[in-house]
Amino acid sequence: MEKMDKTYNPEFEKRIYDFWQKGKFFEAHPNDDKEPFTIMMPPPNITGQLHMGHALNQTVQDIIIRFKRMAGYEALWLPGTDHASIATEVKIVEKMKEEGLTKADVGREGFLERAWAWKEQYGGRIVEQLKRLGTSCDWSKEAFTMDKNCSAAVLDAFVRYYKKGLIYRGDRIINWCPHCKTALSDAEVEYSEQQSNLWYYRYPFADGDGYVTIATTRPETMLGDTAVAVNPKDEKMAPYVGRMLKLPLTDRIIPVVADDYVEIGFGTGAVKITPAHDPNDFELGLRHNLEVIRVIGDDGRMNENAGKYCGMDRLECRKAVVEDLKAQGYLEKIEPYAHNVGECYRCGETVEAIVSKQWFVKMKPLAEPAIKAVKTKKVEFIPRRFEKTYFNWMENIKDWCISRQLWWGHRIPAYYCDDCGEMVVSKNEVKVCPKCGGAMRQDEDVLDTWFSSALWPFSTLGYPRKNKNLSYFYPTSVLVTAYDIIFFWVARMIFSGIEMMNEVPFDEVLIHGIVRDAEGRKMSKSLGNGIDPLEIIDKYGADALRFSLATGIAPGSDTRFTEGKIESCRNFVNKLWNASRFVVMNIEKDDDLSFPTRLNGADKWILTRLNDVVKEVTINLNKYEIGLAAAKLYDFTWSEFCDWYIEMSKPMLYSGDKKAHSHAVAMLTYVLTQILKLLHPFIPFVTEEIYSKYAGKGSVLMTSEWPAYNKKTVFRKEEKNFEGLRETIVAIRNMRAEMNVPVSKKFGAYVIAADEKFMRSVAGYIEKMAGISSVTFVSDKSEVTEKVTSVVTHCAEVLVPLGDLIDTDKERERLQKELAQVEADIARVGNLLGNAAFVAKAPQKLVDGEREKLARAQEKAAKLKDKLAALI
RNA sequence: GGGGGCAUAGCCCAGUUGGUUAGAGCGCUUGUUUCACAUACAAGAGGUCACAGGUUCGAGUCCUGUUGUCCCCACCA
Repeated sequence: MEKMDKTYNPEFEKRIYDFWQKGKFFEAHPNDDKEPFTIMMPPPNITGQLHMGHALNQTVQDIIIRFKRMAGYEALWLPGTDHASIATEVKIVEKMKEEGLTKADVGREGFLERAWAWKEQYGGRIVEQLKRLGTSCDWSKEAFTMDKNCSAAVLDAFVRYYKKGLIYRGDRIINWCPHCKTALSDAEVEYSEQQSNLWYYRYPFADGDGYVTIATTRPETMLGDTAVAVNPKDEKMAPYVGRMLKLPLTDRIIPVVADDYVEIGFGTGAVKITPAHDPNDFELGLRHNLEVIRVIGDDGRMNENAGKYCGMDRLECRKAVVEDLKAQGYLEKIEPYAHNVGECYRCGETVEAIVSKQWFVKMKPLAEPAIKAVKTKKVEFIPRRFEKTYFNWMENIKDWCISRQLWWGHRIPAYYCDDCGEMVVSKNEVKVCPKCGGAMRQDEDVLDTWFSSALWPFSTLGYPRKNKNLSYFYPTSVLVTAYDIIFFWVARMIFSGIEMMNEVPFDEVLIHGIVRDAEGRKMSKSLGNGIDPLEIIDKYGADALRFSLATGIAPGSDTRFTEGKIESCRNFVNKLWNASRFVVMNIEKDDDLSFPTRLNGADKWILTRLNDVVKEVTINLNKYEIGLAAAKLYDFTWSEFCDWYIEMSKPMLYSGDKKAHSHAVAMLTYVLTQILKLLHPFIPFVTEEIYSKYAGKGSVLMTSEWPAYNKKTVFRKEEKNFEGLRETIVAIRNMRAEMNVPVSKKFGAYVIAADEKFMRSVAGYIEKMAGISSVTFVSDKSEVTEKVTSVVTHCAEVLVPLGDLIDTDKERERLQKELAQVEADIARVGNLLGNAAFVAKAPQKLVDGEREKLARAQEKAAKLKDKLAALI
């Protein structure tokens, strides 16, 4: 056998990963003899650097896919990256800025060249980082949202939606980022509360008779006002409806219109209406046929419609407008006011609502079947509560603005003829106008990144080409993601899958939380509190990182990453390493490692426990209860296998009896192998490495079979007996500690056992593990004449002659304490059994169990009382 | 305004269909360098499960309300 180092050192991780890859163990192929299990990896952005969010997401997926693979599925985990249109473009623009270049300088083609070069250079970085985590994805199927397949799917989807009337182009109010200079979807706007003011000022009536006071948070937009609205039910305001106002600082005359949108009692009861720069005003404008006047340009500066303010930044203009209103006597008052301001999710710039000609996806017809799919459980959210979030969004969804004024992305397949105004939407390039023969030019804009991500579950499998991968692996099994992209991505995949494939894209959506720092704060660049997973891997190993991310997580809940946790997980891996090292170093050449035909009590106990763990962990993993599964394996490995079973194997190993040695080693390797298999999805590197130390050439853990529950190796009687043995040993150790007897000082003991045959068979364990020099069995305490102290357990009474070491007062105290505990127990159970309703209604098993407990407790109490009496 | 999460040991968290003695890890106390592991071993202390009601033979677990806290959505100018 190979030698193992004394301390676990994860330096073998790279070698193991290469071994897996060379063996093509990650690859999955359509196989009619197996059931497919498919996970599509949420594609990280090519601009991305691995962060803890990725690490958690990847760990969860890898645990599931490794488990399913071992459990006999044709398990495909398909990886890939996202072109991240806006995020990448922003980065490239920044980089060009360093060189003193702008997009205009290099032109569209030059820009795209740079973008692709950038993708080649950095796109692979995140992939290499994922590999360090041990991700077992099928890299031969790695996809990219702008590769040939995915782009074909995008064209196919766009044209199909267009032909069905689900995509249209029109002037609508959209969110505009003046920094990125592109339209954004509603989902791409984040809101944050900001302190501002509510400015009150007057609009005089055109006939010179009086005025209306309005209140606004955005004085500068008044330059684009085309009406003032009041609620017709507002008695104070209703009389003004239909009268005309003169808009200050301009020559414009605007009407007072009546609309329910205005809330009575808020502000002044009159609202300035700027259809070009406010979504609500835009809607109201449509209802009243108001003029739409844009005063803010694409760069966030006031445009020519703003008269003398033209060219000013919007905030600069705000100050100027307020100054001018004040100077001209229109300003009434200014009140401090907190309100939410929309910001671009990529650059943080305040987003402007502007009217603009864009492409939209009509959402209502797509949302309906997508809602139904979840209602009818075709798609299930885990945990269930996220369905509500989903329904709430889907039921209130507005049309999706999909065009972006960017260059990096899928260019919109629409072609325009400048001569006759004809527009053609087509998968193939259109150069000549079919109507007038004039030249056609393609739409300049690209599609929202999420448009292509929405097709990910099938575009990665070769759609629109019909092929075996697609028919075998689609629909996929489970989608694993954090809750923060349910709207961006999950919801859109669901309606896209239904529309394009006529089938939901996945059966289940497993939602996990986000990784927070030790203080519970979100990790972020601006806070600088992010922890780099790669540094953690360097320091503790990928397995320790994975295990620390996997333990204690519950679906949908956030988790904190702390140094203490990673250390304890590294210690666990080290524990496993050393337990294995112990097993491996005890394997001798001529040991027969085949499963023993005769099992001893300890074997039967550990096998029973192992079976239970196999059963429970399998159930947990099938339900994606990863945190629970990890905790059970941690406890079983450490507290049962290492602390007890290995200790109990030592007498056999060191007995000098060849047969006993063989037996012990065979059992140890068997149980260890089962443990390695069970732990493999969580800590794949170290388990594979350990396995290679003894399993023989060509053995591969990751492709081995998942342990099965085996009724034949379940022994409930021995399990119970051994629990009693453990209790007895712990009780003796406890007494030793309380009496301050060092472990090095051995002493003899008399045992009165309930089941003497069993206790005799395990006397060796008591001697070894409790520091007893020799055990003498007696049937009654009268047989012992020495001065003894004693411990009483459910299955035995242990009498220890400690001679002078016995401190009578201390001993009395100890016994009294124990008696008090037992009596409290008797009281509790007695009370319970005295309750006729409990006896009548509780399950018989439970009642019997309690009766048994009572009997045992009473017996123990009697013994303790005897002891106390004997002391005096 | 609407929706949701959380509240359990000093700290950070588990607790799977209610089953009666609530568990880990870290920290703490005591002892041990015992031939796999001091990244360890052994023993131990520590919790009225936020509060108030209710359902039940039985509630950390289910229901109602209250308080605190966090998040998501909407965006009354």
